[in-house]
Amino acid sequence: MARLRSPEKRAAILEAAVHEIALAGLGAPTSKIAKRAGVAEGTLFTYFANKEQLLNELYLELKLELYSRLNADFPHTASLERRAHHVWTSFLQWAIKFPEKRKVSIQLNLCDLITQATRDSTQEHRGAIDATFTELTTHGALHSLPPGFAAAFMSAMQEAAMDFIGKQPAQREQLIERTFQLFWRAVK
Amino acid sequence: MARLRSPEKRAAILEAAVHEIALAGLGAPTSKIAKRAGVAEGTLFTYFANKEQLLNELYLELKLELYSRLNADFPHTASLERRAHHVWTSFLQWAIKFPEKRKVSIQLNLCDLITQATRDSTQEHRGAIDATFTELTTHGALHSLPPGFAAAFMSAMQEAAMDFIGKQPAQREQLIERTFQLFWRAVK
Amino acid sequence: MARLRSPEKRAAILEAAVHEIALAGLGAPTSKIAKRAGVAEGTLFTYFANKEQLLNELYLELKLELYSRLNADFPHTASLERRAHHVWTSFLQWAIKFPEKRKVSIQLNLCDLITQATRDSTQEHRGAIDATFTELTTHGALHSLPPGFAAAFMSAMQEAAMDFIGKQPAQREQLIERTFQLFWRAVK
Amino acid sequence: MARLRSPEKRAAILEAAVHEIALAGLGAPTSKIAKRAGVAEGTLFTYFANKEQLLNELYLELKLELYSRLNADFPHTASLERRAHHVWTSFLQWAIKFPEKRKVSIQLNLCDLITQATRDSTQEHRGAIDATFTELTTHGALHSLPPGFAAAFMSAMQEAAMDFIGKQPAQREQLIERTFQLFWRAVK
DNA sequence: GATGAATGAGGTTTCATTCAT
DNA sequence: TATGAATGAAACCTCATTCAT
Repeated sequence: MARLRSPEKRAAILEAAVHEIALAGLGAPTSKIAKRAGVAEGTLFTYFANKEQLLNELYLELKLELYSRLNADFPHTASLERRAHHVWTSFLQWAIKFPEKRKVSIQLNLCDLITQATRDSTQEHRGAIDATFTELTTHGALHSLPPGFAAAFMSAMQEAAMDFIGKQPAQREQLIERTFQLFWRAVK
Repeated sequence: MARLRSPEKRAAILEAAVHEIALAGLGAPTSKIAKRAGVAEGTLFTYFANKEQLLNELYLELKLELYSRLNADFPHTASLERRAHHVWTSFLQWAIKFPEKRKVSIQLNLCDLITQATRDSTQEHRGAIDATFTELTTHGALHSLPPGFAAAFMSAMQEAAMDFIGKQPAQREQLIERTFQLFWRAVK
Repeated sequence: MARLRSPEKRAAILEAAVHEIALAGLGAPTSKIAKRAGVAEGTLFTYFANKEQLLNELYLELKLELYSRLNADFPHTASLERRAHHVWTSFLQWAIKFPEKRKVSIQLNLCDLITQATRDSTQEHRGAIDATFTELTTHGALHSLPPGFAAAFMSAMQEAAMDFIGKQPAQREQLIERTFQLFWRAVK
Repeated sequence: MARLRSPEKRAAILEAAVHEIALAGLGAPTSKIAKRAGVAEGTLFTYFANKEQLLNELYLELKLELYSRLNADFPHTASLERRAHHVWTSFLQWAIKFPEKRKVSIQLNLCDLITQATRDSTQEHRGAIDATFTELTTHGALHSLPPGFAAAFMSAMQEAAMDFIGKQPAQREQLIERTFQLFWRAVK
C-alpha cells in the first residue's frame, strides 16, 4: 500500500524503471524492473500499488528533479532574456546528461496512464520558471497567446534541438547557443 | 481465380489500427484491430506478416497521406515565406482534421519498431517540402545548422501549436497565423 | 474429394511432402507442402481430402516404392540366405539413396494418424518378401516366434545399421555386409 | 520467505507430459499438460522456460530413470553374457512396466528438439552399461565395428522385441529369454 | 478444376498482481 | 516487511480447411 519503509529501495525501483523503460518502452515488465532494482517482484508492489501508480510517481520524480535543477541557481534578478536562457540551457544540459530520463519523460508525457492530477501536481514546483514564461507571454511576440503556450513552445523547440545535439555532441555548447538565439528571435 | 486481396480490406485494417492505437497506444491488440476492421483475427495476418509490419506500413501510409496533401496544391513559384506558410498551414489543418492520425503518427515516430528503412523510404515523397526546408537552412537564421534541422524545428513548433489549437478550436485560423508568424520571425 | 485429375500434380505434392516433413516433422504445414509442389493451397485438398489422408497415402506410396524395388530383381530361386541378403541389401541401398524418404517413413510408422487399414493394405504388395520372412520364422532360431517377428527384427537391425552407415558412408558396402552377417548369425 | 519451487510440482508436470505426449505426440499442448498436472498454465513456465526446455528435461529424466534401474543391481563381476542379459532384461521390464515412458522416449530420441548437449549429458550416467557394450565391441562378432554400434544394435532389437511382447503379454518372460538368445547368437 | 483469401480455434508465452510463507 | 511461486487472462501468431471467384 505504497508505504515506504526504505527510501533507498523506492529510489532503486524508480531508477531501475528509468533504465528498463528507456530500453523497452512503457511495456517494460515490472518483474525486470524489480530484478534490476535488486528487490523481489512482490516487493515492488509494497512501494507502488500497481504499475500505473509506479509510472505516475516516476513522472513526478523526473519532473521534480528537473525543476529542482532549474530552480537551484535561477538568476531571479537577471533580465528576461537571461532567465529564458537559463531555462533553455539548464534543460538541455539535463537532457544531455541523462538521455534515458529524457526518453522516459517523453513517453510518460504522451501516454494516458498519467492522470491529470499527477500532471497538475507538478505545477507548484515550477517556481520561477512559470513566472518567466508568464512574463514572456504578456509582452513580446507571444502577447495574448494562451497561458502555457510559451512553455510548450520552448519545450517543443528544445526537443528538436536535443535530437540534433545528440547527433553532434562535439558542438554541443555551440548548438545550445544557436538554438536559443532562434528561440529568442521568435519570442522577443 | 480465387478472391483477390482487397485494397479496401487493407485500408479498413489500417484505419481500424489508427482508432485502436489512438485509444490504447501501440499496445492495442491485433484482435481488436481486426474486429473493428470487420475481419477475422487471422485475416489481419494475410495483409500484414506481423504486428511490427502493420505498424511500419501504417507509419508509411500516414506520412504519405500527409505529404500527398502538402504537395497537392503546393505553390512552387511563390516566395519562400509563402511556401513555408503553405507547409505550416497544410500540416496543421491535416492534424486538426484527423487528430487520431496525428496522435498515432507521433507514437510511431517515437517507438523503435519503425525500421530505418521504413523511415528512409518516406524521403522520396517529400517532394517540394524538402526543397523548401533546404532553402530555409541555407539562407536565414538557420544558416549552417545541420540539414534537417529546419524540418525538425518546424515540426516541433507545430506540435506545440496543435496542442493549443486543440484546446481552442474556435480561434483555429487565428492561431495558425499567429504561430506561423512566430516561426517565421525565428527563421527568416 | 480426392479425385486425381493430374497424376503429376499428385506426385508433386507427395514428393513435396517428403521434403517438408523431413525438414520439419509431421507438423509441416500443408501450405508449405503445396507451395513446394507448385500448386495452390486449396489444390492440395482436391487431391487429398485432408492432411491425415495425405499422410496415409504418403505412407502407402513410400512402402509400395520400397517393396517394388525389393521385388523387382528378387532372386526367387536362390537360397534362403541369398534371399534374405537381397532384402537386407536392397533396403539399405534404398535408405542410403533416399535418406529423406527413410526419415519420413520412420515418422509415419510411429505416429498414430496412419490407420490400421492403411497399414494392412501394404501387406498384399510384400510379395516374395513375406515368403522369405515366413520361411525364416519356421525353421531357424526364430522358430515358433510370432509371425512378423522376423520382419520386425530385420527392420530394427537395419535401422541401427543405417545410422552407422550414414556416419561412415565411405565404408558403405563393407558395413552392409558386416551387418548382414550379424543378422544371419542371429537367425540362421 | 516465499513458497519454494516444489520438486513435487515439477515431477507432476513431467509425469503429465508423459501421459499427454503418449496420447497425442510431441504436439501435445502445454495447456493440457499443465491441467493434467494440476497447475495453472502459467505455472508450467516457472518450472520450464519453454516447451523445448520441458522436452529436453523430460528426455533427461527418462534416460536417467532407466539408467538408474539398470545400474541399481548390475552384476559387475558376472560374465559378459550375464551382464548383457541384465541390460537386455532390465530394459524390457522397464519398457513393459511403463509403456508410455517408452513411447515418449522413442519420440524424443527421434525429434530434433533435443539438443546435442542434452544427449551428451546422459553419457556420464550410463556407468557399467557402457563398459559392457565396449567389451562386446572389442571381442566377438561386433569386432572392429564402430563404437556405439553394439548399443544401437541391442536397442534396435529390443524395440522389435517390445512390439511383440506388448502383443503377447502372457508369454512375456519366455519372449524376453528367446529374444535375448537371438541377440547373443548374433554378437557372441 | 484451380486458386488463394478468409476463417477462427488453438498453440505458446508473457505479465501484472496476489498470497502463502 | 519481504519474498517469489502461482495464477490465468490475454497477446501474437499459425494452420487446416472452406469457399467465392
